[in-house]
Amino acid sequence: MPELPEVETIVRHHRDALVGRRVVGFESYWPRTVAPSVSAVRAALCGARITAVDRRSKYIVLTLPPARGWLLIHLRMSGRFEWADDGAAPAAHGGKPARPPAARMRHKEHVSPRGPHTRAMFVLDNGRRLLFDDARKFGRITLIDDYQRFDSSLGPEPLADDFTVARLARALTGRARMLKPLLLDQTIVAGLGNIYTDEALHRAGLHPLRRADQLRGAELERLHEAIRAVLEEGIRRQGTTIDWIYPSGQMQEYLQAYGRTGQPCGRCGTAIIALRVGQRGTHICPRCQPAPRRRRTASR
DNA sequence: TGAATTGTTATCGT
DNA sequence: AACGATAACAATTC
Repeated sequence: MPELPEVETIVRHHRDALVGRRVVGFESYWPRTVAPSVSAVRAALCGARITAVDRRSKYIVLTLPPARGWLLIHLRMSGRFEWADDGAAPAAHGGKPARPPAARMRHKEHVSPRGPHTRAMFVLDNGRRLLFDDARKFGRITLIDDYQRFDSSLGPEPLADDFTVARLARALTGRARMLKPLLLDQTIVAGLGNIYTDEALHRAGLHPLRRADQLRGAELERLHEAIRAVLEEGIRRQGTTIDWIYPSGQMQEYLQAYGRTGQPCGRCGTAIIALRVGQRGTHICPRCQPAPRRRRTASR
């Protein structure tokens, strides 16, 4: 499940191979992946040079020449990029040392460039073909013509300089929501998903059921620091590998809370417990993250 | 068979 | 009316 660190890793990994290249073809093998339509995306892409590859929240953003727009790629659950012509090694991300090319590239296997889960293909002017694979078909490739509108629909980038304690405090004031769903809300802070939200709350020593507007100053500072720290570590470790989907990250070895039910908390040794918060699986240390004093009770 | 996963959207309640 | 909570939904795997 790519969150900010995974998407950032992918963007960094693919940027140099894409920026400056001209797109000469675009195909989709599952048109619902593509919006507003395959033909519209193809028309915008073909002949256009990719001028930038960036990340905003969990979106990969391809910047096209003026009037061509921007292509947003959201990986959702299982989306991934893969080069069709890179030899068969699917894990193209930085983690593992590359195999000696000769072993794999003897002669290009004479197989279809796409696999069973390939939903789209970008053809570049140097002949390389970038595949968008997505087993669960949740991913989206969306062409937009108004970047401002997209950008303003999202909260601040947590690793940007303008994400300050004051800005976080402002976003939380007057919010009676529980911390966890609030942090998952991309309009509050952009880029956190289930894993890094649990990690940030654990690091900050805050219970996911705490009301957002009832944090003390010191707690706000801890939350701010924790969000940035866990995301930075995630990027440093090139993301989290949970299953076959995202194969190169190392962060799963360093998670403190997410998925560690029953294992000892790294800070105090208490067993991590699982609970459900807002329909999401949630993992906490019951000692480091004390439950709120008074349970919020729905008035009736 | 049900649970889990993300983010958007719709809907209902306060 | 604004906000919050909830469910449905897209599809697949275990």
